[in-house]
Amino acid sequence: MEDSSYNLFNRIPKDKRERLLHASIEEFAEHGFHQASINRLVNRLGIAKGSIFRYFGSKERLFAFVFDYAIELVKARLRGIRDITKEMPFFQRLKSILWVGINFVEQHPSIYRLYLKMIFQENFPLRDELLRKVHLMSAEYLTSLVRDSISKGEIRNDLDVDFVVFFLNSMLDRFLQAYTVAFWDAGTGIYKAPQEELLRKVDHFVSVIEKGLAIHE
Amino acid sequence: MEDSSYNLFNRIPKDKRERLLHASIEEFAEHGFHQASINRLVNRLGIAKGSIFRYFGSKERLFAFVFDYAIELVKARLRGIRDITKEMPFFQRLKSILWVGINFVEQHPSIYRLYLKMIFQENFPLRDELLRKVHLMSAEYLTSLVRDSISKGEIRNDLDVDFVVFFLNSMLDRFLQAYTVAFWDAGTGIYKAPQEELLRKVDHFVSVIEKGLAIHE
Amino acid sequence: MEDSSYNLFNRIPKDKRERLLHASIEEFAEHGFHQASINRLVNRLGIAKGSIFRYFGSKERLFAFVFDYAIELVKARLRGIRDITKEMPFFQRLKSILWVGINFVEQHPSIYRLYLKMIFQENFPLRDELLRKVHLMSAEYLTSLVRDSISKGEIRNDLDVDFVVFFLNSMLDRFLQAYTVAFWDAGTGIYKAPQEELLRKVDHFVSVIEKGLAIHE
Amino acid sequence: MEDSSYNLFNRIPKDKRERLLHASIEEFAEHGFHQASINRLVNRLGIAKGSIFRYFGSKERLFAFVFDYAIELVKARLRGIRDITKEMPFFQRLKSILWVGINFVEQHPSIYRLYLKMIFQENFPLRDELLRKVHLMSAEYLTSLVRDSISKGEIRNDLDVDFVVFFLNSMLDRFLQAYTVAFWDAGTGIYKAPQEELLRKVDHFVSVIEKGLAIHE
DNA sequence: GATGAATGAGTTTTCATTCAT
DNA sequence: TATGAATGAAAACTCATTCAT
Repeated sequence: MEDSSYNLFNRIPKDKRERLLHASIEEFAEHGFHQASINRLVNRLGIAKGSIFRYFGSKERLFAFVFDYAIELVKARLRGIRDITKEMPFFQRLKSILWVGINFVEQHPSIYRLYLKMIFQENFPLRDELLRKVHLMSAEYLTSLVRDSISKGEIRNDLDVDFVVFFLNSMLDRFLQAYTVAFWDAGTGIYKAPQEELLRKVDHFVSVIEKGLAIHE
Repeated sequence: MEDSSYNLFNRIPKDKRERLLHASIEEFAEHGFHQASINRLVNRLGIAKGSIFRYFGSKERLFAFVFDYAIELVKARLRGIRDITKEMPFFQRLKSILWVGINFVEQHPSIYRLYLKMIFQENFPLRDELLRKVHLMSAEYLTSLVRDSISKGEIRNDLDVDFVVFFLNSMLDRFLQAYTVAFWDAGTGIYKAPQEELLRKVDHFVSVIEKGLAIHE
Repeated sequence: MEDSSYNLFNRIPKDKRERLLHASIEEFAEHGFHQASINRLVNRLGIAKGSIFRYFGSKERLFAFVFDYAIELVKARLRGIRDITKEMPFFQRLKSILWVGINFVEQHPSIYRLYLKMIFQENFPLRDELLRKVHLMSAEYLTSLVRDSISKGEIRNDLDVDFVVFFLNSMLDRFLQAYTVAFWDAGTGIYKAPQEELLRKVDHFVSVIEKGLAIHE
Repeated sequence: MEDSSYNLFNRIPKDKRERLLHASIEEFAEHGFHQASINRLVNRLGIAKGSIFRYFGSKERLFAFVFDYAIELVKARLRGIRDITKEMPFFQRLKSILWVGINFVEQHPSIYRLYLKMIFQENFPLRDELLRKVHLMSAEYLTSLVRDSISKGEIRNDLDVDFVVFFLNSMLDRFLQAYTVAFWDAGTGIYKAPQEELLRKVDHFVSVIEKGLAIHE
């Protein structure tokens, strides 16, 4: 079943495929799973409703597919920055990764909103499974980085790897959340961080982490 | 209109009122606004569907009422801890408040889930208005604390009050989010922080804030 | 059952009774039977919903009662004009009655609207019964007039009484309908007859009837 | 929007379309706008509730569509008789039109009941707009007839066209109302005019109008 | 392989009527 | 006797899913 639909969808013209994927991400990011409407989606796209169900079988499986696609985008970006920054000192590397994260969120805001929706919207079918995928990806990525760094002697070796990964992961996640959600001005509303301020925040943020984790002579 | 429904609901027996409020909080916390079902709610409660609409007039007004009630609970708790900790040094006071926050979330998990839903669930009727209320409450509360502390000479006076409030607010909010959401074990799922570890985390967390904000000799 | 509710309602203070009757007429005239709302009615009046049902037992019986009351009002007025015009020639008498009809509609517009609703709104419970009452009243009234007139030798005696009554009834009814409904200006909307024009129309109208019915030398 | 639903509905099989239209006319004629029930309608028809809303979007739009359809039927019939009677003297022509009207009401009684409901049922959404359409149609139709007749020298030229149109319109309308509503036998109920009596009434009716409007040598 | 009309269980909301106080 | 809170059937409307073409 899963195979056949994969095949089906993958056989349609590339541009149609991509339009469908991005429109779906938009729809789910804007409305969450339940409130997203297949009607609205196909109207936007100008394709037949039946086609969606031929490709994916159900709304749920469309969502899973779309989510996997989004994860793939993130992974590719992270792999890219990992390879480019291979030779940097760890905490500078971390800073680069944070920048890339911010950058990605700016380029694909709906993907990040989709992720946040997932986290806080309980009771939709594949929630646990999809979250597990995200966590796994994130853990694998950070674990490889941290192992690398410990072997180079940059990180205190009295901390176990899982803890450091957990700590970094929380910090990065929180920072992005703060960046997208919590920039508010007391009482009056939403607050948009200007570029230079953001730069300062990233520096400060990473320096705090460095103080906590790095080996000090 | 709002008054009359307020009165109507407030006149029914206290235990029924509370059952209704808590079941409503549960329903909204679990499903968000749109996906929450009045059918399900009244079935759970064993009361007539019409009653809900007699009390509140609409799903939207029920939601607003429930949300205001939740804010009142939080406010009362915060007022309590503020008065009790009046004489403490500021950063110890902050620690107490954080403990109270964690405590509250543990006692009323659905209220916190409701708040997170609100933040990340776009496109529902009263979102902006309700968020503004939360922000206002939080800002007023922290501002009074910070003013107090500055006048006692505990906080660097080269920072303006609004910035400090914003910073603290973000930190506290993120900490609670991390506490409720991000305690995960790589790969396997959700992870519940044991009490002593949590204690350590709170201490560490506040000490970092202290390093950043306090006056050093 | 019917007796007991009559008694109940008739025992309450007169002014309350009349306020209730008039508000009910208004409500039914404006919305028809089904669309009329007991909720709205009691809100207007500031009395308890239960009272309505204690007095009348059901919406249907309230409607019947209200309608009977309206008929009583009409009857009283018609009796009055009949007695006053006893000595007039028949067609002048007719003219007076028409004027009284117009006058009544102007004073109690909602009663006439109630009557029109009744006629054209099928499928409500007591329609046939209530219409029969109206027709009976109207027939009795006109029959006595026509008999009187025939015996005075004013009306052609080659016509049977029932036909003359039917003819007069239709004409009067239609004239009032035309007066309330059909005064429209081709294409643009509703048209309000000025007093003097109306006077002319009444004269003309009755003269046509006279030409048709009266004995010509 | 209106177009798309129009198209949608017009694309379904003709017999289904007509069953749906006639059942809808019945439903609205019997119950008026508010009291008409889509549930009852689809049960009668044996089609899905959702289909109605796919075709028309809302009860209101269904009503408007049905009403427009009814007007179209009337218009076609009136156009037909106008062309056929082109050469007749005006008052004979009028008589033909009246006959056609009576005929139409007999063939489509629910359409006429629908029209009467519209006139006397206040407070429903499209009332004014739809009534305007009817008035406009009727005025245009009669105006062209009257102009034609004046130019042939059949009607007194001391009356302005709008007045004659108004007069004729009222008369025809009232006659049909009398035909459908007022044929009642004192006390016993509804009364169906036998064909020959009706014939006499039409003749008489038109002769009265003729006396009033025609040029007498 | 693609389409989109048809479906019906689901939603929120209204309101005449009942009945304990 | 008067009250008004509680009820639940019925309303209009939505939308994921199916299936004949």
